[in-house]
Amino acid sequence: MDSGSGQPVTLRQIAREAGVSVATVSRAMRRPDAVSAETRERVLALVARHRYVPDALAASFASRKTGLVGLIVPTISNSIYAAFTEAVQGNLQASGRKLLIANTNYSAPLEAEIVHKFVESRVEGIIFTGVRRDPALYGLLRHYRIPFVITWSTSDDASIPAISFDNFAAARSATRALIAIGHQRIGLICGMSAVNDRAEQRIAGFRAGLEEAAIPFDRELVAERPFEVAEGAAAAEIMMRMAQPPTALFCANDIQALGAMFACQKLGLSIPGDVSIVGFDDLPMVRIANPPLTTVHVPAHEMGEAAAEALVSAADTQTPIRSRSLDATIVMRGSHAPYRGATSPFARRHR
Amino acid sequence: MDSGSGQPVTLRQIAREAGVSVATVSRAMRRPDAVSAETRERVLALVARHRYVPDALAASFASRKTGLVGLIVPTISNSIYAAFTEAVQGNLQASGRKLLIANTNYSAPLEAEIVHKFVESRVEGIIFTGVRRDPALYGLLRHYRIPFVITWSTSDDASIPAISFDNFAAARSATRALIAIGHQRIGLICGMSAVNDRAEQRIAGFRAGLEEAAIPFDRELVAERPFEVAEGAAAAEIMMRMAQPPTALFCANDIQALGAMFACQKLGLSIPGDVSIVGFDDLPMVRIANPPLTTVHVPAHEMGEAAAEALVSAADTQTPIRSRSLDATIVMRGSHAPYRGATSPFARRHR
DNA sequence: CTTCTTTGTGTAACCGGTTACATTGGTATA
DNA sequence: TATACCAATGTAACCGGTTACACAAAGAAG
Repeated sequence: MDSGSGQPVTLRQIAREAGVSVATVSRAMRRPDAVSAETRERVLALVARHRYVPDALAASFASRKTGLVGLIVPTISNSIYAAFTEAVQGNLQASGRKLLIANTNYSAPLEAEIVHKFVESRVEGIIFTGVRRDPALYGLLRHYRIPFVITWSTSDDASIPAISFDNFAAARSATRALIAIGHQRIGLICGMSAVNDRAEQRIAGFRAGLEEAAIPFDRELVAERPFEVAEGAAAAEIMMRMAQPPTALFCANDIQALGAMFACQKLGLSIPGDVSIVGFDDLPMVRIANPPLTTVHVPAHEMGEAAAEALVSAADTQTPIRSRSLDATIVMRGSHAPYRGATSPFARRHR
Repeated sequence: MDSGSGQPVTLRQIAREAGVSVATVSRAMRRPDAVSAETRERVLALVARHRYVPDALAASFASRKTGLVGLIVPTISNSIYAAFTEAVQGNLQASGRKLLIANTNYSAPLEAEIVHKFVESRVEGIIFTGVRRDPALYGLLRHYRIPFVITWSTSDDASIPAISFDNFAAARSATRALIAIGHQRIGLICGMSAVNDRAEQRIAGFRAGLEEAAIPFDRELVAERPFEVAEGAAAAEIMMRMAQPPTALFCANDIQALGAMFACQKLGLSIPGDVSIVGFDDLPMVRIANPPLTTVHVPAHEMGEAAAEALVSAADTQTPIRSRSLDATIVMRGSHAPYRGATSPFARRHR
């Protein structure tokens, strides 16, 4: 096994050795039936012998096509984004595109920097998470005619296409479900609305649900925290130790919901006997938990596929992307139950 | 806001408008103090006015430097790889490199294809997961003088540098810990050794631990399964329903360990009272679980940083990478306890 | 007042493919 | 037999930056 010969071989060298032109070598590799069988064999044999691997950079440069698509997610550590990312990746790979993935960690300046880098890389499309950002970024993309699509958040601006589900409606319907079975005092644990428009929309949906039922909104029962199991657990513990603890917890993501479940169980509260918990995302894990979590199913996979598809077809056909709304519906499992007492669960248990 | 002017501006156009040469524009952007303040301002003003974003492709092509590093992981859906990936990403970003991420889904042919694509893209380094693969791939990389480093698995071949921890030793020490507190009948739940050399090494470590204690290896107590919570749960349920169930479960990854915990609790078994469970990875989540999981802490973050750093310095200095071994030690939490009876836990409970 | 540096800028080759267009020879059609 | 067409291949411009080198002007040193 050689440990690195001089410089990598180039197209021209292969062409010279094969006694053909560079165009023929290029064709032999990219459109094999555009050359005669004889020539093709001779060229490909040389390609194999030299382990020639064409320089994709040069090819992209020459053809002015990068085949690159950029994806911006807050983090891949939350496995709901990991699943989404894999769906995008899979779809793009199938159409011969390459995916550039970047994480913002919920930082707007970092996101702006990433968009800039993507433009430098001449990506042929960008998939965003969430809709709220400096309009100048959208302007830059339009200037460079780079199609983009928003995910995880709807958009009321027709010039900003979104392939998503309705966070507001989904959160409201989860809240309604809790209210429908008698809960009046409901805690909300979610991400931080300041840096996360999905969290903002879900909070709004939650408030709307309360309002419909004329339940006053209590700021004490809302915990905005980073997406960590430990944060969900801490928030739940604080709420459940209140003098007037909630009888149900709506967690606007499953990671925190899991934390909340663990915390409640640690406090000796039974779920859903003492406290109902409803999550959001429907991670594979939560259906196995004890009890299986009632949660809002989010079409992460479908959304990723659809977004990739929309971008590819926009790049191919030069037509604008049409917004599309997907379903996010609550799936009833074992972590919710009708409200069953006048006293608070914590007080009841420690009476 | 304009919605896309004609073609993007080029360096030459900026140069013409500013009345300077292309070299000066290039310098004004890349090494600002190589030009006079006056010229710089004039050029940068034009850059801003035109929203000129240099073509990174052309730049890479011209300078023969891509600044690209490739990372190959089985999947990012397992959050231990997500954390690892983020560490790599962060470190690379800091050194001005860009990261190409690809998932193999534990498929060797797919991995070969990815490596080929990375070579086409002229990445300046590749980070692999695991060591076992077709040697021709390593040959190809050496041929193209692309440095690479193995992670998540040690290497006994000096020409294949590894920055990792010892899976075998870690699994053996976890097994020893269980044996030391009296367990003789220990189940193993892990990934599939056929496609995963880490799983293979962990199984070997487990067997070595048993052997030391002269405990016969029972094939029935080993479940090789995909990395899913549900799979861990199913495997645990099968084992715990045996006529002679194990008194302890060693799960070679935390995802399956969580599944196993859920399954055992569903069966009414208490952890660690009726069955001890030890995991592997130390996901953030498991320290919050009930009980907090005793598990092998894996230096995912440190490994990612170190691998990225090693690759960058190898690319910069043209020196080979030195293998490095990191620590993976068991962290004792609440899911293990001394063996406390002659009868099997399941039988005991249902007596 | 030379000569040597330093600073700022310009010129043009170059990176390695792709592809529009030209060319050639052979076969089918009128 | 003349014309049209097609298949196979070659020629060379081109993509948009980077950078080695050349060069001029100004300042420093002798």
